[in-house]
Amino acid sequence: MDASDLKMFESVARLGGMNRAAEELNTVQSNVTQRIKRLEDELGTPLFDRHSRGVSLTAAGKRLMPYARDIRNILEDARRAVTDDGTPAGPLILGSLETTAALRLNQHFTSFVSSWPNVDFTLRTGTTQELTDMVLNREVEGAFGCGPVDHPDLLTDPVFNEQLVILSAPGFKNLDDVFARPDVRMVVLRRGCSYRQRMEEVLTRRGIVTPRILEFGTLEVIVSTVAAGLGITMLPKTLVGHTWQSGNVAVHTLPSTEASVETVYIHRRDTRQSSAAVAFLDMVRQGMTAQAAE
Amino acid sequence: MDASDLKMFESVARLGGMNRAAEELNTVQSNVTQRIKRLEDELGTPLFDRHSRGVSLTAAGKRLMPYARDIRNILEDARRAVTDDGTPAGPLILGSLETTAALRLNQHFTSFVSSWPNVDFTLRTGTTQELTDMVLNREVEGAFGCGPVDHPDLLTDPVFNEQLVILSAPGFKNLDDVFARPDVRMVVLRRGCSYRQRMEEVLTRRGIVTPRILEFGTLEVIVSTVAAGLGITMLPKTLVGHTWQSGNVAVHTLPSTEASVETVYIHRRDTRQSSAAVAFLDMVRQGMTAQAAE
DNA sequence: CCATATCAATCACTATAACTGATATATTTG
DNA sequence: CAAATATATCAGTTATAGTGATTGATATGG
Repeated sequence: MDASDLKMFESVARLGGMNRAAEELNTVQSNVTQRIKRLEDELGTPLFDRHSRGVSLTAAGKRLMPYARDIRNILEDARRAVTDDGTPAGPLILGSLETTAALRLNQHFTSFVSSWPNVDFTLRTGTTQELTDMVLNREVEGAFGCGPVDHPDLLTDPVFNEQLVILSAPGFKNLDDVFARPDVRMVVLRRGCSYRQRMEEVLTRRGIVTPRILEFGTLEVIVSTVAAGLGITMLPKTLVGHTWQSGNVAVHTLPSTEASVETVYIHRRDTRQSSAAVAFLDMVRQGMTAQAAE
Repeated sequence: MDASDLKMFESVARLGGMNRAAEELNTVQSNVTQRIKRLEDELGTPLFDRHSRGVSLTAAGKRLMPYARDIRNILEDARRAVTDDGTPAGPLILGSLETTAALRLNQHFTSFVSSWPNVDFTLRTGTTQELTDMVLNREVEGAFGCGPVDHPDLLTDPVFNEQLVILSAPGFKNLDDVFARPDVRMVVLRRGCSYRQRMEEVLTRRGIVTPRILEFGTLEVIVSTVAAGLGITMLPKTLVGHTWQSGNVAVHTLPSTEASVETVYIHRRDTRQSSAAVAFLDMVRQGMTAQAAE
């Protein structure tokens, strides 16, 4: 039983036929048939039921399937680990919440890419659930999502721990005043923004359901919209303090239970992170502490 | 890069030389040299530094090493999983604390072996630390140890949760009377008994240090020794209640914080348990609930 | 300092295994 | 019943792995 045997086995199982597998593997059907047969002989048990429209896995074949996938993945990881000499290089595919990318990561993209010109950086975005699935399916090496994430195959490392505050037009003295307005609108960065859900929870808890939503592409526009009294928004405290003077908008703190949101780096437990990923994480973390120290 | 390549690689790395590896692998040196070279070419980086006394791993080789081991282990597991059709058969190698084996498991050995004549059962004993290492090194498939065990590669399933009690000669009315005797001796099943350590803690907490120890091979002897007033012992409550009448010895309960000890089944997170192991665990657990129901 | 031992690299050769292409056989589909 | 689509088998070819002898380099011990 060898890795190439398992590769062939996996192909046959996935495609449900030896002809199709042969085509995928750029070989001929007789070769596939023979090697599967040899594998079955070696293991002492049939792996496929043959029928006129192809083959299907036997119970033994089903048991072998996850191992075939594991072997393939590990060989891939091994090749990557050997090639990776500590200098970030090659493809780096990460995932992120769109909000996190826009608010936290974007400032690092250019410097990262220029620091490590041999890295091909790709960022995919989605909800935390989608990101989690991407990590599990190895579509991305890791992802920045909203914690906590609980899955036996995943590990999460905290990256940002943000205190959220509500912004409103300057006229409002406290949260009660803000929520007193019957036609309060939510101003959010993106429809799928993770803060939006959190904000809805906050509003719901105060008896305000499904408020109308305004969506803008940049923070500046959001803040100026809020300043103009067209709605309220919820943003990390640290972003607010530095970027805009508090004169334009009123900042309302929330109870700590509602205010805290943790951004975590999600990655597979069984996969070593590439140098490129480590370097990017370091850069992001360093940016955070630098910002916090200001 | 194939499993056989990695097998050869691992052999060379472990033995520190291609000649030695060739001998181990029942082939010739030139073959090993050529295949290592081919592997290095394929990966685009040297894996070994050659010197006059053999070879040593380069940084890239060191990175490959754990993957080579993983591949070997997974192939082994895969073969076992495919062969294992759900009926317990083949080798079953478990570990256990000696005390647990003697007090809890022994009653199941004969019935298990007669129920599943195709299983070759092996039991190895040691301390929880030793058992944990055995599981990590794959010397045993799983082990019954003293919880909690915390290791990222291991999982633990609770099996027994026992309340420990102290046994003394019938004359003593309570624990204070027992500990009032200056020459109190500990009677234990084995020197390495896990309960011994617990008992020492209990005694230490009451100002009694390094008591003298009496060691006997069977419970019956221990209890009769205690009954004769030669010392005290600490045993699971459930064992005491049924096996001996309370007339012979005095049973002293401990505060719940000290009294509880949990036996867990320790196994690798990344390895599927064999049908034989599952069957044995089931039998042990069933025995427990049956006993608890009495 | 030299004989010897140990080690990896190279190379021509052999043995083995993997692969190919043609053919056989079985089953479904129109 | 013919056509399409499967897998199985087999003889022949190709590619790969393994062998044995040789070379050159480096230590070790007298």
